[in-house]
Amino acid sequence: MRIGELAARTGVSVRALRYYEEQRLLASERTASGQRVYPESAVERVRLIRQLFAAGLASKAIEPIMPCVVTGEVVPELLERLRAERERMDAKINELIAARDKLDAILAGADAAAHKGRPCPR
Amino acid sequence: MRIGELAARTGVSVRALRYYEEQRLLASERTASGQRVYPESAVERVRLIRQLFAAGLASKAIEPIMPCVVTGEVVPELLERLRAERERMDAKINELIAARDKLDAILAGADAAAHKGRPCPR
DNA sequence: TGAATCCCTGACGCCGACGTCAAAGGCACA
DNA sequence: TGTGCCTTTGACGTCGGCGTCAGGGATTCA
Repeated sequence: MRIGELAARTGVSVRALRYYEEQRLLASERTASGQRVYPESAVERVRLIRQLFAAGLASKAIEPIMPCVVTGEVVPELLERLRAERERMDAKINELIAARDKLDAILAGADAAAHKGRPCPR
Repeated sequence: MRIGELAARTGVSVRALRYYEEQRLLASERTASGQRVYPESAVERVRLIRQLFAAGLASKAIEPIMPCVVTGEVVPELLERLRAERERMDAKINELIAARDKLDAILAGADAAAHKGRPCPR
C-alpha cells in the first residue's frame, strides 16, 4: 500500500510516517518513480512505534530495537538498554500513580469545600 | 530562604524555579533589593509541581489549581477539569502498562533468541 | 488529454520546559 | 574596600515530534 492508505489505516499523519522513516523506525520500498510502498505488516509496525512513543521512549531509543523486534534477535548490550527502558517505564508508572493519588486527594478536599459552598479565591 | 537554597533542596534548577514563577505556579516575596525569598512551604510546593509535570500536566493546567491546593477550595468548573485530568492520567497509566508488557514480550523473545546464540543483524 | 488527487523533497515554524549567556547589582567575610 | 559567590532581568538557544507550505512529478479516471 502507499503512504496515504497507511496513514488512514493507522490514524497517523503522512508527515509523521515520513518522519518515522527519517528516524529509521519504519522502512519502505520504492516504486520506479520513487513513491513509498508498504507491506501489510507496516500497520502493526506503526502501532508499535506509537505505543513506544506513548510510553515515553524517544525515537533514538526505539531505532536500535526495531530490527530485533522483527527477528526476535538481539545483542546483549542492547538487551541491557531494553531492560533499562523497562525500569524507566516502571518508575514512570509508579510516578503517575502517585500523582494521580495526589490529584485525588486534592479532589477530595475540593469536594469537601464545595459542600460548604465556598468559591475558589484568586 | 533564597532561590539557590530552594534549588539545592528540591533538586530543581534556579532557572526552572524562576520559570515556575513566570508561569505563576510558585510565588515569592522580595527583599528590598529585589531578591526572591521563599517560605519553608515552597519546598513542598515545588515537589507538587514536579509531580504534576511528571504526570504530564502542562503548566497552564497546573496554574489554576494552585491557589485551590492551598485553601482546599475550588469552583465547579475547575472541578470538571481536574476530573478530566484524572481520567487522562488513568488512561496514560494503562497505556504505559500495555507498552511495558509489549516490551516484556520483546525481551522474552530476545532472551529466547539469545539462548540460541544468534546476534541481532543490522 | 485533461483534471483531480496523490505523492515527492526541502525547508521553515511551533511549542513547552527549560539551558545558557550577558551585563549588572547584592551579600558576606577579610 | 576588595573579592568571590549569589542573584537579578532579558534575551536567545535547544530538542523532539511533528505541522505546514512551496514547487514539482505520479496516478487515476473520464
